[in-house]
Amino acid sequence: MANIKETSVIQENKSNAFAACPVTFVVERIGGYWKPIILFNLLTGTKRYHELRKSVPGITEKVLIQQLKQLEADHLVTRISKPVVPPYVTYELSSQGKALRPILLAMAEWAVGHGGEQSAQFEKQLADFPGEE
Amino acid sequence: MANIKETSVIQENKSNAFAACPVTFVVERIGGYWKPIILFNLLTGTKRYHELRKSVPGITEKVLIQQLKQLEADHLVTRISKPVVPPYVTYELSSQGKALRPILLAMAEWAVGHGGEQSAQFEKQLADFPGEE
DNA sequence: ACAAGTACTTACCCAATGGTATGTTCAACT
DNA sequence: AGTTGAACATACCATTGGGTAAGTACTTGT
Repeated sequence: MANIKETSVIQENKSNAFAACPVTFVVERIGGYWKPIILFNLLTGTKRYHELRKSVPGITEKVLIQQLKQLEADHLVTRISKPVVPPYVTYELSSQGKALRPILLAMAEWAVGHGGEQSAQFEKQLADFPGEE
Repeated sequence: MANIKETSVIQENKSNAFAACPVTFVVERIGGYWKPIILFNLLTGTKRYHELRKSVPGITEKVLIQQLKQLEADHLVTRISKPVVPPYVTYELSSQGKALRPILLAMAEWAVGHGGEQSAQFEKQLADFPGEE
């Protein structure tokens, strides 16, 4: 988990919700704006840092690294670093991470059905939805 | 959507990501800590305000109302108010909201498989997963 | 010497979400 | 008159998420 003040009321309230609900268990791990799209992009397979940065429009380096660290801490993503210079680092979904695919797929399916004017675009992406069937 | 400063850089960065990804389209609507658990609780059917408040441990009134307003604005939740006193208000999933069930179910399934010591508890809740099959 | 490539880190500040306390409305009840 | 019930609203503050700018490390190339 991220570095959060553990004694804050906000965290306590969230802990109460957390204990009760499988949905919240997942949201604690993949929630927020950027994690789902990062995970989605990693469904296509291993990516180097700069590949990932390019495939997630609008994300800053700081936030990308931050999110990747959190995903790694939760064992959803595996970071592999070669001992070379320039640095050579790749990120890939762990087995736990890959198991998230049905969630992301369900999301994409919902987007196709309810995306309004973007549905056609989403439908194309659904046809080529990355990762194993 | 919530009342957000529309010209901020944060929003602009998120807009860039938004245009590209069905997953992000969904996260824009059900993202954050509290929305998924609220939606999950509404899967069981129509609920009055105080019922909802009780079924989401740790949420403050302010946040609950705020989140419900956002969910209503995105047409995922329907709020029905009777013209009586004391006030009598119910919330239920719209058809769009009900269509989110597979996402929440996929989450619960993932939690069962990866919830560690809580998996047994989650499995019980999965067996009784609310809403239509 | 300087620039480039790669993958980060840190400091400071702003944006967004969430918490606490107080208040509103109106009818019914004590 | 004061209290209760139900569903909120508002003001102000706290916490968390995100952005910008500058920097780090080390090798290689110009």
